[in-house]
Amino acid sequence: MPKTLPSSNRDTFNTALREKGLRPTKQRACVYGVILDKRDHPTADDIYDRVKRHLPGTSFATVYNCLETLVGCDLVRQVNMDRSPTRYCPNLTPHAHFRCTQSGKIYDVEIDNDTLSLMQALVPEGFEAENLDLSFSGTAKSSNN
Amino acid sequence: MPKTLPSSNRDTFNTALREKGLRPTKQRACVYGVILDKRDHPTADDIYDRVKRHLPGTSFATVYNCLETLVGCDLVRQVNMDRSPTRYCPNLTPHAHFRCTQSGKIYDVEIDNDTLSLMQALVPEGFEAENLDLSFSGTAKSSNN
DNA sequence: TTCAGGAATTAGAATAATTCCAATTTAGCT
DNA sequence: AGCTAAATTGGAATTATTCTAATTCCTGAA
Repeated sequence: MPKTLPSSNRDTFNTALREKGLRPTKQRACVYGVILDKRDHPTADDIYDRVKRHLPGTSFATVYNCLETLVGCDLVRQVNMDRSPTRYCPNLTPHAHFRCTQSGKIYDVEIDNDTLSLMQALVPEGFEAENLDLSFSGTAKSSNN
Repeated sequence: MPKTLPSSNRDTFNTALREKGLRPTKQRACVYGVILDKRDHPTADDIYDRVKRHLPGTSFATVYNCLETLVGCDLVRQVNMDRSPTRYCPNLTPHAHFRCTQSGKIYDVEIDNDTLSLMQALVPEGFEAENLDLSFSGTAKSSNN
């Protein structure tokens, strides 16, 4: 049984894809769906497992293809921390990431506008930043889990 | 002919290793040397090529081992941007990185103390950050090359 | 409604960076 | 000099990801 996207997300999804002339396929919807469902910064591997429960025939290549498409349509963000596998995140607001080195969990950290502006101001004359990534690693008290 | 480290760096190097009970071998000195020599954020691959010119017998595994050791002794920093190969940097002051998506070059970007404090203050109660990474990507005007 | 053509998906092979492993060499102590 | 642990070596293994060629699926024109 293919996964159904909540209608508000479905609209966003359909619109974002159609704007780029891409097809809103069931695989793409499903990948997007599982990322929205459990916002735990899953890896492509995690996503593959979850998608298979809804669409058993899905291949790894398709998961990667879909993820690339969704990132290209600004529906999800890639999160890279050190050399660990890429993770995916449906939170599109400006935010940083904190990774607990003990549990491996990743937490979103809000960035206020003042700090964001100051960070952007670090970029020297003659450089045009399209992207900013801020990440922390350390330990999270167990009460945060 | 093994590479000779400038004496000021050689002291830092010897001290840092000895403090951890590690041996200041010629391979480690050479890896450190080539990173100090050309501060262009080389990859392990680049470093391997450069080290081979001084110590032809050196293996890839050794380069990786040495790099891990040097990072562990706080002599060099790892720079990870997106999924591209890890790069190494002898600049130990707090700084961010800017990657030009056109040339692939990486530039150091100074972080002033005020901005640094504000970024550190983003980390919520109950989280202890040991590490902070800030990176930008975008385009650099050719005059910066 | 059918069919053509491009888009998307598939399975599996290929790649690239990095790590592991077992054997050998080396450095620092006695 | 000789012992022992540490470091290095070459090559195999691993892991995440990308590529490829074949198949299937949509969509829109007839």
